[in-house]
Formats: sequence, C-alpha cells, structure tokens
Amino acid sequence: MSSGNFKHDLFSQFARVGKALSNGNRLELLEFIAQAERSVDELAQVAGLTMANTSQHLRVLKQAGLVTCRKEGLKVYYRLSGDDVLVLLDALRTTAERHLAEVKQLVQSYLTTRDELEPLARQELLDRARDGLVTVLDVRPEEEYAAGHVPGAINIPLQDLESHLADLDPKHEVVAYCRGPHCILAFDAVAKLRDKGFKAARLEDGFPEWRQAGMPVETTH
Amino acid sequence: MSSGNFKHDLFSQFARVGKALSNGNRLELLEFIAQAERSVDELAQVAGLTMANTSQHLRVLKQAGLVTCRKEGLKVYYRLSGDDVLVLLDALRTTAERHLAEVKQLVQSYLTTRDELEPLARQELLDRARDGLVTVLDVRPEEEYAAGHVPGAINIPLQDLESHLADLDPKHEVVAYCRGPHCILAFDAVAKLRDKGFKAARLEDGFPEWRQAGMPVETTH
DNA sequence: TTATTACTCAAGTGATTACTTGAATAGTAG
DNA sequence: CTACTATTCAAGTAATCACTTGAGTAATAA
Repeated sequence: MSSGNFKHDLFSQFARVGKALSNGNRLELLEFIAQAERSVDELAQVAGLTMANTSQHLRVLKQAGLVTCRKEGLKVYYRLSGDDVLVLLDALRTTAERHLAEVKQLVQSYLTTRDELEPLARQELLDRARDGLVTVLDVRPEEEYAAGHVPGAINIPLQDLESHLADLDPKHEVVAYCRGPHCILAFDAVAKLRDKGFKAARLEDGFPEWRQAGMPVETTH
Repeated sequence: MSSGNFKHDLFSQFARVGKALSNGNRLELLEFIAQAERSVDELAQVAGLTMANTSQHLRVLKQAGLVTCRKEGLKVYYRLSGDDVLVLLDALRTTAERHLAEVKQLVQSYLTTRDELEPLARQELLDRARDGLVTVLDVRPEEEYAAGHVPGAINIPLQDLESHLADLDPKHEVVAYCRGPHCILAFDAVAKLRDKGFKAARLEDGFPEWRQAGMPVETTH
C-alpha cells in the first residue's frame, strides 16, 4: 500500500517547477524569452545580470522543463518549451495581482502617474483599428516586431520614439503595446506621447497575450 | 524614465508566489486545502509534518496570497483564497507533467502497476452514470464528500473499502475518484477493487477539477 | 482557578540558493 | 596555428530556507 514515497516524489517534482519560478530575475528572463528566442547575452543585458549568473538561471529554467535551447554557431538560443508555460506565467501573474496587495498598489501607483487613460481591450483595438480611428504602435525592439505583431501595427522601438514622432498622425489616437501587462515599455511610450500632446492609451496587455488569445498575427518577411 | 525599480519590484512580488510553490510539502498542503477548508492539525497529520512546521508553511502560503484563514473556537481553518489558485496549481501540474521526464516516468510506472485501465473522462462518466451503467465511488474522507461530490456518487473512504465491498454491485463497473489527478487514493482503490474481481477505473482527475469544469455538484445537508 | 487544546512565535542548525570570480570549452575568424 | 567570442563550469561567500525545539498565546473545559 504505502505509496507515501510516490506522493512525496511527485510533489518534489512539482516543486522543481515552483523553484524555477521563485526568483524575480528568473521570472524576468522567462518573460523576455516568452517574446521570442533569445541568446544568453541578450538576456543577460536586459536583466542586468552577468553572463555566468544568467547562464545559471537559464540552467535552472531548463532543468525545470520551462525552456529549451539550441546552439547556432557561437550563440545559444533559449525559448519557452511550450504554450503551457505561457499559461503558467499568466496564472502566476493573475494570482499575484488578485491577492497581493503590494502588486495591486505597485501597478496602481505606476498607472496613475504614467497612464491616466484606461488600457484598451483587444477586440476594441481591432475594431477601432479597422475603422481607421487609431494608430497601433508596437514599441518593442525591431526583432520582436518582426517575429510577430498586431496586424497593421507600426513599429517604433521606445528609444526611437522621440525622433519618429513625425510618423504619427496627431489626429489619431495612438494605442501602444509591448511585451505583456507588466512590461514597462508601453507605459513609458504612453507617457512620452501624452507629453507631446498625442492622445495615447495602452493595450490592456501585451503581444504574447494577444497571440495566446487567438487574435490575428502579422509577421515581417 | 528609469522604472527599473518598478520592474524589479514587480518581478520580486511575482517571485513571492513562486517561492510559495517551491516546496513539495507546501504543494501537498495546498492540494489538500484545495479540497475543503482544513484545520492546521489535519494538515499537519496528512502531510506528516509537525504542527510548528505546518504552521510556518501555512504562513508562507498566506503571505503569498494563496490561502486565507479564519479562526473558529480553538481551531484555525485554512482555505484557498480564490479559484485562480486552482488554475495556478493546475498549470503547475500540467507544465511539470509535460516537460519533466521524471514526472512522466513516475506517473507512468505508478499507473501501470496500479491501474491498467485508462482513466475515464468527465462527460463520459456522467453519461454512463445517468444510464445506470457505472457505480461512481468517492473514496475521500466523509467530510470532504459532504462538502461536495459528483452527483450520484457513493462515499466509501479508502480505509473502509474492504469492509464495504458488499455495498457494491459486482455487475457494475466502478469508477473511483478522489482529490485530483495525482491523488493516490483513487489509484489504491482501483487496485483493491480489481484485486477483488471488480471492473474498476479511475476518473481522469479529481473532484476539484470536476467542480472547476462547471460539472454538477451535489452536497450532503 | 488550573489544565488542556490548537496554534503561533522565536531561536538555532544544517542545507540550499544567488551571485561573484576566474578558469575551461566550443565554435569562428584570421 | 593563434586570437576572439559566447557560453558553461567550478569554487567560494553571504543570504535565505526548512525544520526542530521549546516557549508563548488564545480559547475552552474542569
């Protein structure tokens, strides 16, 4: 009978996945990997970690089965090992947001100082874009945009926004999006645009969620 | 601009939830709490931990926003803080099962030694039960059964199964279920029944998943 | 009142984790 | 071949974690 070992072993295995999610830097790496395949030094740079440290975090994620990697030339590219990992990350964010007062407050205070407009829902964005009422703005880096973006969206990475304001029609409302509901790129973009007199809003969440929801996706060939 | 702190703080908060999921004992407690409200010593007993240790684990789960508690008389009852926690646990299990060879192997070897029959899907169970073709057997303890069970299911806790075999119709197939896809009660029950010559199978997962899927639920008044 | 129960808190210990530093490996370029 | 780049490995340290022990706190019972 017993089976106490089976149970114990099983929960220990589940805990390995939990452990992989138990560190802020690893979660940041995961969110970044969720956008597209990433090399180790890209990841190290964006998360502000050393190569060695990043490599170790990636090893943990890999051993937990959350990411896989392939080697191409000198570089090693990491990606999520499946869509279920996106679901898991989303569940984690959702739970954190619903039950942790600290997260609510953090997002709240950031939103009110940066973005007084309510974020826009996905379907609403598609409708307004189809009617030519809004300009959809993808503020992610070029490679991410190329890997897949919201149909009709134009790509101006955040750091280029200031010098490309002329490309935008001041009469149209601008809807910015980036990597996810907690990616700060879109917040910053909206802040900058509103500062320059544009009417700007954020998409309710980011591109991975858009794709996940089964909305249409355009790629650059 | 900056906002590096916002991002960092946000991921740290998310990691708090991950940390809560990073220990096997805590996951076991969570799965047990997912069934119904539980007192601390019930939880300590089932997980084989000391009271103090259990209490500390529960504090971690509470601070991560995964459970809440209420005091009634001497006892403190813990429960999940929302359905989104069930979703999170399910995502964790799913990811672990899909990507961790160890889990696959563990479940596989356990299934093949204990349960040669394939588990039964939810809707299929309802259909067959409605037609009177199967006996649905809830092998969880009485209190859990009372808190909610599959309509028409009879309750025989695992330890009473041997002495209550006469209550079961040998002509009917028996479908057993318990707390979840990895709860060992149903495995053991099926093993015992098949040992006694019954035709027995497991429900594909357990009662929380049944409830979660919006299937009908019966309670004992 | 004292005793008992159910639980939490606090201090201590060994194990694990995150990160750093420096060396090792593998693939590419000259 | 050597030089260089991207990555991993290995060793060390400070911080954190899991668990134990023993004391402390409410709520109930005698």
